[in-house]
Amino acid sequence: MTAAAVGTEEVFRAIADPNRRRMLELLAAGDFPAQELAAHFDMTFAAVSQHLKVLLGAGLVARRAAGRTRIYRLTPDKLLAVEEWTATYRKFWHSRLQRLGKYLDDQKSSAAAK
Amino acid sequence: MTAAAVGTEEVFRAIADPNRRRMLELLAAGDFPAQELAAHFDMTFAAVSQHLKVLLGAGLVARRAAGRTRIYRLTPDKLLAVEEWTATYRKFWHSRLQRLGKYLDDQKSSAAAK
DNA sequence: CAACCATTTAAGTAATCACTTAAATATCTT
DNA sequence: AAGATATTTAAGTGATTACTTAAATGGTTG
Repeated sequence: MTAAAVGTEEVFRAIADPNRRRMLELLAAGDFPAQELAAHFDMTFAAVSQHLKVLLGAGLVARRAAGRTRIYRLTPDKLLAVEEWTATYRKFWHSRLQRLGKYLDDQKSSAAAK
Repeated sequence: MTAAAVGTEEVFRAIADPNRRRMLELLAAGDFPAQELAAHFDMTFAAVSQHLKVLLGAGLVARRAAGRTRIYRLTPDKLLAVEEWTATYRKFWHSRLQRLGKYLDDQKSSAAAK
């Protein structure tokens, strides 16, 4: 088990929700205060805060205080665990994707060995 | 939106459960009758059958009849959507992983363009 | 055909989830 | 200090989830 696999459970759970995935997507464009983030969703501020708490718990975002606002930042390193998980199945993907998949596997393992 | 992105919602949901991920892992080693698969889990046969139904609904496994037994087979193409989703975040991964990530991005996009 | 075997489906339950409103905490402004 | 602002936390609710046992379906074998 790699270091990245620790806490993987929470990561898979966190990304299972489409609203939370959208939050990560928004944060990929830059850091945001909770409020500004919340403006993109059709739910109460409290609900957004709760979703952010889940993402925080999974380690996918970080929070810093700036006065009374909290600024969220994407910290997606743990998504590497998901990518590694899917990589296990690459060898089963079809046709030209299969060739690409195998190639990427080889690249990754040689890079990891470095 | 790519073709693989259709039904992605169910895929993310399906893989959120650790027992279902384990089932996929077992099926990666080869096709299995439901019964044999169930032997690996500490739950009733019915519960395993229900999990398999979720995986079937997500398109991650296929089923074929062989007499009265049902043989399950891994059909993980839809996991490509998950891999593609994580790829969006690769550019944020750190240090030497970041360099690798960027490299893989480039490889993938040139291969996809082919 | 009758009993059996592999599996799915139905029905029910306890736990978890996504959400709401309301209260609590902390900072900023006047 | 008082009131406004930004956020989190608490408490409650309805929906969904993961499971159970029991009944239903359908192929197999004596």
